[in-house]
Amino acid sequence: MDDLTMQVWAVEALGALAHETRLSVFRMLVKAGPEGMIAGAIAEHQAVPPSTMSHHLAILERAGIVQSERESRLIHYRADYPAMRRLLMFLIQDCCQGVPEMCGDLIAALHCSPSQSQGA
Amino acid sequence: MDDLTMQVWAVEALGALAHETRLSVFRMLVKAGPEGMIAGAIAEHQAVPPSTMSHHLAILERAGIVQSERESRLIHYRADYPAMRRLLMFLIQDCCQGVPEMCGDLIAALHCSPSQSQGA
DNA sequence: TCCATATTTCGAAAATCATCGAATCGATTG
DNA sequence: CAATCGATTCGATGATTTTCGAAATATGGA
Repeated sequence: MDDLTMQVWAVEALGALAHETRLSVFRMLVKAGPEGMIAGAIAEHQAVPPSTMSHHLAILERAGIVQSERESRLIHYRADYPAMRRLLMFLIQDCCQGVPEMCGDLIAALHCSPSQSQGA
Repeated sequence: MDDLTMQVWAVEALGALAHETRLSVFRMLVKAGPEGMIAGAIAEHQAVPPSTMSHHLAILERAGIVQSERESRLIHYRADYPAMRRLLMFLIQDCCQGVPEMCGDLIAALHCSPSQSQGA
């Protein structure tokens, strides 16, 4: 994946997180762990109408930082940890290109685990 | 700074970066180092009209991730490294709250340098 | 003072985003 | 099959963002 493609994705991912409700939802999903949460529960916790929340969840999913899976009538949403790490990697590498003495050890740290695929 | 205030700021910072031109500008400023770049040069490099770029730079500055300083007729813009680290900190701590085994060592890594103030 | 330069602010048009009720879809149950 | 439940899609409205030329501001020099 070349730099430009990566940046285009980063813009979309950042945009998905750049919203009060959506950032709250993402944080909640991270805390919820691999189990994730059911759409209705997410909407209720955030006190947002289901249709509005569905819209926000779609944005997060399109940006590739959350995933959904249907289980009978319920739909589970969960944070995509590897994607989040890719985003952090992009931002940090970016940062360190110019100022390696500032956060140089972060790059190694982000390679901490080999779970590039969904580590559920 | 409590969590809610931090999140409100994070939303603004993420929103500032969630734009093709602005993310490019920020990356360019990071690479440019503490010297930063002059407004006109930024606009020219990105092939964007000065007034449009001025608007984007204002958004980045309001979000607190770039700083400006006037030097006679020129205005220097530079990336605010500590602010960027704070944003990364927020995102990573967020992430690790739920999944410490994924990127637990990142928190220590981000504390790598004590330059909480402007390290120009 | 008058002019040139660097940049910002203003203002208006176009585009995108956010919200949420109503209608629809998918799955389960009687 | 009809009813119900959980969730999404549609559609319309209002709000915000993006864009950029024209005008304004600030600085330095002749």
